[in-house]
Order: sequence, then C-alpha cells, then structure tokens
Amino acid sequence: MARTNTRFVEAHNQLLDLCDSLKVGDFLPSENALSAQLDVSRTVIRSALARLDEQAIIVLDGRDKIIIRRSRPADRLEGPPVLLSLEELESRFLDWVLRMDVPPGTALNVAQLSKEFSVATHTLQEFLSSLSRFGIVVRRPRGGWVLDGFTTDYAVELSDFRTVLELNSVRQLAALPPEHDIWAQLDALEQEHLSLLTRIDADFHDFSPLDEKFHAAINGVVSNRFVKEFQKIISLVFHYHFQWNKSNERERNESAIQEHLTLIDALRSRDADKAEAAARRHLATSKQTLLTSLQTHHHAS
Amino acid sequence: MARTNTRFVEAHNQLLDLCDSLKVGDFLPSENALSAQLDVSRTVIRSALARLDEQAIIVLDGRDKIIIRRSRPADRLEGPPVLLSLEELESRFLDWVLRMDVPPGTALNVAQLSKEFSVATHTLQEFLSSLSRFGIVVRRPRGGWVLDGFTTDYAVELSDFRTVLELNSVRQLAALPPEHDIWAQLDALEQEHLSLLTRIDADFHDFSPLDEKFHAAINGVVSNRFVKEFQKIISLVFHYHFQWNKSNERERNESAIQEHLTLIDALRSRDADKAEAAARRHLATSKQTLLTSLQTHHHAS
DNA sequence: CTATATGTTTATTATTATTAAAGACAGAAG
DNA sequence: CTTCTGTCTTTAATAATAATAAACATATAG
Repeated sequence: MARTNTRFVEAHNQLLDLCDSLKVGDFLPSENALSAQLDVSRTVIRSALARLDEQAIIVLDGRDKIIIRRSRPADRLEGPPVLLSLEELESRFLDWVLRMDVPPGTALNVAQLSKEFSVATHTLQEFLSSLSRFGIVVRRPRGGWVLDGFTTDYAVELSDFRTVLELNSVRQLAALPPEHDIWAQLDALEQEHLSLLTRIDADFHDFSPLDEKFHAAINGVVSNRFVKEFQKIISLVFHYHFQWNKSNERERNESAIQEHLTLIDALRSRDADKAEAAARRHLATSKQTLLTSLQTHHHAS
Repeated sequence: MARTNTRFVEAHNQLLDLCDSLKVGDFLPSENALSAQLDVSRTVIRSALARLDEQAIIVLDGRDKIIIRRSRPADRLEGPPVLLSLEELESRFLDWVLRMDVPPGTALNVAQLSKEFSVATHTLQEFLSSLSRFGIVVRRPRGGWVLDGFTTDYAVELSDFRTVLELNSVRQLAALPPEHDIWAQLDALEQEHLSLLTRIDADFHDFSPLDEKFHAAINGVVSNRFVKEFQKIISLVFHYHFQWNKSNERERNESAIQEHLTLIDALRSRDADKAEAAARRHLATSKQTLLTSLQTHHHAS
C-alpha cells in the first residue's frame, strides 16, 4: 500500500551487474558516485547496498564496500509489473474508445478501466481530467465520468477547428522563403505521393500514414505549443477513423492524393489564395469522410 | 480516512428542519420520498434516520417514522469544511500564479498548495494534469510539477493562437445576416464604449471587463467547444495581466477603445477584409501590451 | 584544513486501504 | 400489484503509508 519499489529493484539488479563486472575483493565506488551513475537517489543506493551486505555479496566496512562473492540468479529481485505511462495510456484509451466504438454517453468506470489498462486508478483519473479539456469526457456532478466525445457534433467542431488551424498554417507556409526546410520536405512528399499513386490499387492502405506525415509537415511550420497539442488529438481521431472506414477506401485515398498534390503545387506557386482554396477543399473532403465514417459506425451499432 | 460525510451531515440537518416544521406525533414520508426530496441516496437517508432514532428525535417502527420531540441546537451535526470545486480552484490558482508573479520553473508542491487552496491533494493533482494540456505546468519525469507558463515565449504563442481564433471569428461574424443577435449586441457595446470614453479620465479601470465582454461577444458567434475552451484560458491570462500592468493605463485603454470602435464599424460595413485588418491591429496591440506587462514584472523580480 | 563520504532527518510523492455514498435486488407490507 | 424497506454490491473520494528524493549534519581521508 504505497508506491512501487521499482527503482530500488532496478538499482539493486544494476548493482549486481556492476559487482559481476568487477573482481571479488574489489571496492565499489562511493554512494554519491553510484547514485549519479544509476540516476537514482542515494537513499535507494543505500537500501540496495544494505541488501547486498545482508545477502553477503558485499561487505560494508566503514566507507569500504568490498565485493566478496559472485551473484547468483536467485539474488536478482523481481519488481512489480511496470505500469503504463500517461502517453501510452492516451493512445491505448483512444484506441479502445474508437476501436470498440464505445457509444457517447457511456459511463466510464475508473476502477475497471484502470485494471484493463493496468494503470493506477489515480493515473486514469488524472488522464480523464486532462481529456476533459478537449471535451472528450465529462465529469459528472458527484463523481464519475461520462464519455461524451465522438458524436457528430464533436466531429463537426473538431473538423472546423482543424480547418481554422490548418488554413493558418498554409497561409504562413506560402510566405516562407525558398531556403526554408519545408520546400525540400514538400518535394520529397510529392515524390512519395506520386509513387503511391502508381501502385494505388495494391497499396492504398499506405495512404493513412502518408496523410498524417503530410499534415504534420504543413502544421510543423507553425511553432506554437497550442497548435501542436491540438494536432495530437486531431491526428489521432482522423487517423483512427480513416483506418476503419473501409467504404471506397481506394477511391477516397486516390482522390485525397490528388488533393494533396494540388495543394503542394499551389503552395509552391506561393499563391496564398490558391493554396488556401486547395487546402479548404481537401479539409472539406476530410470532414465529410470523418462524418460518414461516424454515421456508418452508428448504423452498425 | 475516507471521503467526507458532508452529504450525510447536510441531509441529517435538513431532516431536523423537516421534523421541526411538523408536529410531534406526525409521520415522516418514506425513505424514497425523502431521498428524492433532499437529492441524496437512500443510504444517506437511512443513516440519518438511524441517528435521529438513536437520539430519540424520532421512533422507527416498521415503516412508520414518528416524530417524538423537537430538535435541540446540540442535535445539529457539524460537517467537515467544504472544499473548493475545480472551477473555483482554476481561477484561484491562476490568480495566485499571476498575482504573486510566480516565476517560470518554480516547482509546485502539491501537498502545500492543496492546503493553501483548501482542496484535496488529489483534486489539485487532477487540476494540474488538466492544465498541463495548455502547457502552463509540466509534469516532471519522476513525480512533481513545475510551473512552466507565463514566459515570454508562452505569451507570444498564446497571443498568436488567440489571433488565429479571433480572426476566424471576425470573418464569420462579418458574414452573418442582419437579423442575427450579434448586431444588436455590437450596437449596445458601441454605446458602452462611447459612454466610457466620455468619462475615461475617471473610470479607465472599467475598461478591463468591457474588453472581456467585447471579445466574448465576438468569439461567441462561433459555436465550437474548442474555441470556447481556449477562450477561457486566453481571457484569464489577458484579463489578469491587464489588471496589473499599471503603466499608461489610461492611454492604453483609451486607444484600445478606439480600436474596438473601429472594429465595430468595420464589422457593420460587412467588409471582411477591413474588419480583419482592424482586428489584426487591435490584437497586435494587445499582444504588445501583454509582452511589456511580462517584461515589467520580470524587471521587478 | 578542506573536500568528499557517510549517517540521519525531513519532505514529498505515488499507491493502497478504507470508508461514504449510490444504486441494485429481493422480499415484505399495504 | 405497487410501494416501501432491508440487505448487498459497486464505486469513487480520501487518509494512511511506503518509497523516494533531498537537505542537513557529522566523520574521515588526503
């Protein structure tokens, strides 16, 4: 009933490695040196050393730490299962919601979900709280969470917001000087698009990651933490939905490629209005695809 | 060591009120009715009734609940102190950061802050987690939080983002039909601005709330949850900083009023380009004000 | 005597155990 | 047959606790 002793266990086992890499009779470095080396606090080092002393692998004598025997496999400690980090949790959670097609309005059970995702309930709470900023989940008056995102309204608003941000990126991009990195990136992306076009019948599945890369490149020219934060959620939602909307996938992807190519051309011409128009057309298509994807899912459930 | 029994205590005291409003010998309604009336679960009602029975204020006999004596002041229970809600916490936290001019990079002590703000540590954690979406605070690798916002970079990016969103609002607003609410709102706002202008020397402090109202009206025409969410954080930061930047306050506010009036005119002419230009100018001024405000604070510290 | 090492104490966080509250179910009473 | 109550299960909010980090004090080697 407290925090996991992962750090202690790992430090302990690393110390065993260190002992084995030295000769019996050698001295270990100072506590300070060890703590710096293993990137843990001295407290952890001291606990680990104390255990090694107890197990008669080393002898602590004043400030000497003398190795007295090799380690045995049984000396190694096994730590508690590693829990997911917040980022891993984020993608796993969104994956779960979108893949399972969890309907809006579903009550989320913190205890159960935390088991399923093998994280502390606490971590899940925190995560939901941060998601609530995006309106994907909503806190109920007296405890509990409700999934509220991924309704049609939500998709419309997300698409609109995306359009606002991306049109801004496009306008800024068109004004960038020729020596900027982005132009080389766009050239490379154009090649990738053309290459995919020639083998579209077989490899139309490859479009999804290319789409993400393309939009990431465009939005990358704006160095703004808010844009980036939103980019994450936007790309997740769009990416996932495209992946599961199987209707007309080949045709959709082919025409999306054409739209991308048109946009690249327009950007290269440095005609901001033309580029904006091209981007607007493509984003409208994306929005429509997302909406139909949601509709189909709804019909299925 | 568990959740507070605030709900029990409050229900209990409300039941006392109810008993006192009836005659000795009267019957209380059913548990279900009481729980609906007091908006608590039957579990709470049952615990409260049990206590009233124990204190010989009522007698529980089968499904009869008979009042047998008046309540005494000593019968009332005192609950634990009420904690702040998440929204209250949000404004109090930002208030603290901005008012105290807490420098970027400050480590935030959850235990201490939760006492200061009289919330559960847990609540504070969750709150910080949600703030981290806006990059105001950052989670350190192995526990703990660091205040990272309100650097110059942050202010620049926030201003830029605000500009993107608000220019979008302005363009949409200019395209709205004459029967839309907003035009009447703008007329009213224009009057308020003109009125304040005549008494600017004395009442220049009144500009800050008017500014907020003005921008809220403009952004209100876009019904998008993401825009609204950001509006909250943007208005907080700008609002607070304007409040404490005392240099040339009268002049600044006077010219801001002029900029607002110009924008209103441009919007009314339905000339999207003219309106955009006016908005852009005003937002640039705001950005500059925010930046100098930050600089001055920095010099002071 | 100084710099570095260790011993000790304190502060702070992540996690678990516990309790309050909500809700579900079934049987009893009208 | 409906409404009410007794019992039980589930769930979320909080306090307690162990793990860790860091600060401080003391000791020792060069």
